[in-house]
Amino acid sequence: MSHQDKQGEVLQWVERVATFCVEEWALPPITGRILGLLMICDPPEQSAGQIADTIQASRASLTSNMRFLTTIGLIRKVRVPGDRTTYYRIEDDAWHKVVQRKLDSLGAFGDIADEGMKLAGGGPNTERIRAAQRSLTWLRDLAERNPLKT
Amino acid sequence: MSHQDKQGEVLQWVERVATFCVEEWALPPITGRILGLLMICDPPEQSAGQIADTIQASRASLTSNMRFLTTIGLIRKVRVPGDRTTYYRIEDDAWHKVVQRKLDSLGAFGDIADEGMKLAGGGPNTERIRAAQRSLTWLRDLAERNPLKT
DNA sequence: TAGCTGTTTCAGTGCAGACTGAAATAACTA
DNA sequence: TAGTTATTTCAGTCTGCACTGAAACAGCTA
Repeated sequence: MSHQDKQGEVLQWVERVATFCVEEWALPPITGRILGLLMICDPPEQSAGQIADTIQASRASLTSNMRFLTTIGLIRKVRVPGDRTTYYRIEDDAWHKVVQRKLDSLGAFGDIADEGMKLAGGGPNTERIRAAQRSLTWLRDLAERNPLKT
Repeated sequence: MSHQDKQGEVLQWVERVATFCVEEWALPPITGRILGLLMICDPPEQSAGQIADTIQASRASLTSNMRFLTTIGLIRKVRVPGDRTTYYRIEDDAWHKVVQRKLDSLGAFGDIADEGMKLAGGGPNTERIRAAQRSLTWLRDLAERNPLKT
């Protein structure tokens, strides 16, 4: 297989990851492509310019996306002495962080549910809210009791 | 407390639920408001018109949103003989379905990861993909082994 | 049948926000 | 210091899509 073909397949895979990110995590397409590429690229460290060229996005877009991804802790900057280029690599626990963050937000619904039950008077009429709370906190509690071994 | 105040507090609560839906599940605002209202309203069955008036949305918007929510199985139509109005109520397991669906999609990432590891050659360079797969399937497997008792 | 009331369709509006190009800026070399 | 290359900023564009109003439609009553 030629290098071109290989690159094409990788890009196709990156696109699948991006689609997953867009549909399941509501991330912008380019953000998803960056994450996908950083998961499979060799070497794992890539500059904004390299990424921009590979996924066909503008450097300006890369700048804002890299800042965003760095801020939420999914990627990390890697600087090399004697090189003005900033490289980025995906954090080893990036996806774990994503999942964990989602779980935390599920738990946050518990407070809303409590308020709702107070408002509704606590009778059988609050069963709908109770059911929601059970479903949403079930996972969070389960995850808390069974942390992922690293 | 007056009826007006009560209604205001309920609407405020509905808005909190809606915000949660928008931020965590990427649903449109009105869709979130509908779900919030259907969780706390009395009686649990409401017509599209009633909902539209309560949350200040157009009936046209209600039509499309109700169809969407019915299609994905979060609400159900309730028809009463001798009444041309269609009523809707939230399914008891609505939120459980939402959570379950999200878990299934996490598992779907497993296939993408497998392909990625093949593409990357299976060496130590696939560790990033492996880590992602572990994090994403961890929850799904956990949930499968510990179903929510109803 | 006509009349009333609730629902659906559809063409169009408005807006948020992702994305870009070009200019400004910063970082390194010689 | 000037020269070169990478990055960042910013104003603006563009696109998708939630949402609406008005008209068409459907269901019930008398």
